[in-house]
Amino acid sequence: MADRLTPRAREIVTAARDLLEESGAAHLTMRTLADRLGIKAPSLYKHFPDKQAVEVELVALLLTETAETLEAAEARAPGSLEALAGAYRDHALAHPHLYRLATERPLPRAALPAGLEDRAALPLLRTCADDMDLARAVWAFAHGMVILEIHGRFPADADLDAAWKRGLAALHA
Amino acid sequence: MADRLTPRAREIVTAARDLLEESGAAHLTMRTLADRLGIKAPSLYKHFPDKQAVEVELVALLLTETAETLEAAEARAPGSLEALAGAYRDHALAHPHLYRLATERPLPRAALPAGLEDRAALPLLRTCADDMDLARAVWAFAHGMVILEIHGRFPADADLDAAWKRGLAALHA
DNA sequence: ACGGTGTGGCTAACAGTGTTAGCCAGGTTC
DNA sequence: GAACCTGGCTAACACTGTTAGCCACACCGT
Repeated sequence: MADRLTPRAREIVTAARDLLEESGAAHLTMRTLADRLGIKAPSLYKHFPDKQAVEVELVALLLTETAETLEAAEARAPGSLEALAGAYRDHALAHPHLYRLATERPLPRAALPAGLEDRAALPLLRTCADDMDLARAVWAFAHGMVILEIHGRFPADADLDAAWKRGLAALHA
Repeated sequence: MADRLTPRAREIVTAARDLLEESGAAHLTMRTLADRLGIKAPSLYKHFPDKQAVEVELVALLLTETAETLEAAEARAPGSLEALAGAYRDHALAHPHLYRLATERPLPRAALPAGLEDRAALPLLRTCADDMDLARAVWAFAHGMVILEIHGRFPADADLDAAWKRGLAALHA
């Protein structure tokens, strides 16, 4: 992650992330991004081949932070699925636009740092005692809860804490 | 649903659905849609105020079909969460582009036929014996499994049937 | 000191997007 | 027959990602 990008490229990714989190994916355009950096849109292509390449770096950012978040939660409360799930939920809801961008498309695996995807999955896998099927079910549940909440699909008065508890308790047993 | 739309508007929605399922959301543009109908893009605005209004009808379409699918599954095997989940999964995976379009944005509730959202939720709620928290957990799990599979987030060799079984068994108990 | 080269900006332009304004032919209705 | 609605059309606008080509500056080797 250190020398994946030139310093200037990293500045661009940072600006892209700020823009995304402030205004959503629809407002993240090459021109607004360039504006924020005080340059013109075509200049961005001196640092990235296309817009997708910038987005890939944002995906890598979310994946990295998710890994760090889960590792920290696991260190704090080893073996606790609830702690893991809570950390995942909190981080996702704190960065909904970034979470959507990283999640609502096929993973650009070829362009991602090697091992990053696995690293993000490891804490959950460990907490599930290497039961792959269980880990996938928990992952699907957590992602489903988060993304449905982000999109406001649950009724406004729904008790989502209760739904999380219910699901985790069932999957935990 | 009958007189929600003029006959011509319904033709347009049908063409939009075909286009979407064949080529994905990126290729569903006002111009390609008009092309398929043998007219020019601006003429579409005689029938819909904007592109979003067409998309709302596609969302309504998926919601209606989901309701029908779940109702049929429930009639075939009353009380079976597995049957319900299987029907949901099959329908979603048979129409991935439509499922994504209907799912990866806030629900346009105000523009949807009254009661449609509730109708689609009822079979699951009944099968969960009106346990709202459980129903929401199951919904999140099912949506998570489907959308992660659509986006190819699981490893290619993952045994998703097993993950579905594992999750449903846990939530069923 | 000087010429070459690479870095990172720029302007102008293109194709494609949703969308609006304004025109016009044809059928319906008083 | 006159008015009017329906549903097409062309031309155009603002915005998108992206390319081509130009140019200023810093660095580097002789």
